[in-house]
Amino acid sequence: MLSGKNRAKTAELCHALADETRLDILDRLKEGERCVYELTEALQTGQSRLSFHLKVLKDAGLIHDRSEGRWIYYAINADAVEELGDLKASLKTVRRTVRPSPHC
Amino acid sequence: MLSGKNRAKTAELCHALADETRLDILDRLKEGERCVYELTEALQTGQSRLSFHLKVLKDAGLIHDRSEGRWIYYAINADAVEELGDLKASLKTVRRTVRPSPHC
DNA sequence: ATGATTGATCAATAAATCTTGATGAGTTAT
DNA sequence: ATAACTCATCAAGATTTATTGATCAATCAT
Repeated sequence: MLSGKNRAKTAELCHALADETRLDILDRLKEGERCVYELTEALQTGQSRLSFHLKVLKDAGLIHDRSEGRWIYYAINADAVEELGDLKASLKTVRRTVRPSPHC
Repeated sequence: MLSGKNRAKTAELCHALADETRLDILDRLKEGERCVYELTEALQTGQSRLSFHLKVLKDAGLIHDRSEGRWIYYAINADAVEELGDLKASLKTVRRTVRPSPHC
């Protein structure tokens, strides 16, 4: 999870989560899908600013959207959330080390 | 986890994980504690660059250090890794919504 | 004591990210 | 057809982060 080509993907996922506005958005989306307009009301912020952050979350795979008429509804992607579990698991994996103690 | 004063802490944690170099460092530390010199060798990069990233990881609480003679050994903080689990759990918590479907 | 080694920190620059306001495309109402 | 509304995208500027090289303190070896 941490190594190879997955490392870039992991970094992108974490980067998307590394912003208070985006965590705020996710917090709202936990209650169900929301359109951008609702989010601007809830977060009391500008539309283009929200669009920017929604794109970051979407690119990272954390959310997906569904358009209906003139609205676009965003919702959390459960699969991406699972990846956080993988990351945690990966960080907890303590390998048997060939060399028990370092020798600097 | 996502809300209130914890949100800043969560963002800091994720920001620390949002960089390939830092994920690389953690990957090495999974094998056990390492001093900065060993890491410069392993990652083939400059000392000040590593010190910078180690500080980011340490400030986020992901690693801790222990100095011994002229060496400083860094190691992963298991507790911080657990917080990733909390974040995942928090994102998975789907609240019972008062309003079943949004009305934009 | 002198010199070499480890590693933090600082200053300067480079690069990435975020914010804001403007514009435009698509949708709905009149 | 015109006007209002939702939302993405773009450009410009501001703010953060990251990189590099230099310096300094502490430790160890001779």
